[in-house]
Amino acid sequence: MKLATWNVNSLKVRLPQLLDWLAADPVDVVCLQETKLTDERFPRDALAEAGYDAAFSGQPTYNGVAILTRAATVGSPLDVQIGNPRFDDEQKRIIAATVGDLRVVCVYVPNGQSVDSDKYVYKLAWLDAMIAWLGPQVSASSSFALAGDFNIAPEARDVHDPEQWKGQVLFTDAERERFRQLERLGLVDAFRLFEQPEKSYSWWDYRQLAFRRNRGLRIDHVMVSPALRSRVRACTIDREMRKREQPSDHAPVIAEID
DNA sequence: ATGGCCCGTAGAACGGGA
Repeated sequence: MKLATWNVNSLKVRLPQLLDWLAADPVDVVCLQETKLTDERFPRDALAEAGYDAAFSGQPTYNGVAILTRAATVGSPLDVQIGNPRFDDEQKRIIAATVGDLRVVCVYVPNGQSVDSDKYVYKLAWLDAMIAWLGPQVSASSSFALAGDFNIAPEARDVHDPEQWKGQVLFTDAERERFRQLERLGLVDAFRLFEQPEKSYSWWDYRQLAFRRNRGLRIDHVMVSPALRSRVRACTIDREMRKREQPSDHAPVIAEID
């Protein structure tokens, strides 16, 4: 089976691309971020027609997350949980579901804007609460995946210009330390289980021809528990999606799991 | 040195993204 995460930057705009992408090479579990849709406007029918069930949690204008499952292969998302019970948050950034024997947590981590912003303080507190909430789940769960837009580039090689980004939001020591804490829970970055091309990124700014110049960041991740790690056969970034007309600024990350 | 794009909500610019 395949599990993917993709920040679509508006599901309304990206729905045709999503359907086209799923029709061409079906992914069994899809974690979406920045749907930017209220639940009433979620395109549940169009996805059902394409063979996907969905669990979703949205709001107007900002944020919004969803987990899609290919009904014929993995069934429906079960035991759906919205948000982190340990963190009161109006922003819709977390949805979790059980798919087959796999527990999947889909996250849209706050961006943080800049280190001197209140949003950065919120980001770090949000991450601390997420780590505290996930800890017991990782140890108790046999196959567990944390997938989403982490808004953290974990290492220098995940940044096109580490000098330029040094101390900048998405690449500060404090954010990267939160990523290390997730690793200490036992989660591993599935992408780094395999040999990868140099300068592999998952996000490129819309401006300055950043994609063409490959000036990007790798901030979208699939992290897996020890039990799941042994079942992961590959992890790739689908750069082709970023080449399309009217692309999201993020490319999907896809893990292949036995 | 600055901002350069895209999206949603508006119904003009602006907040937010990263």
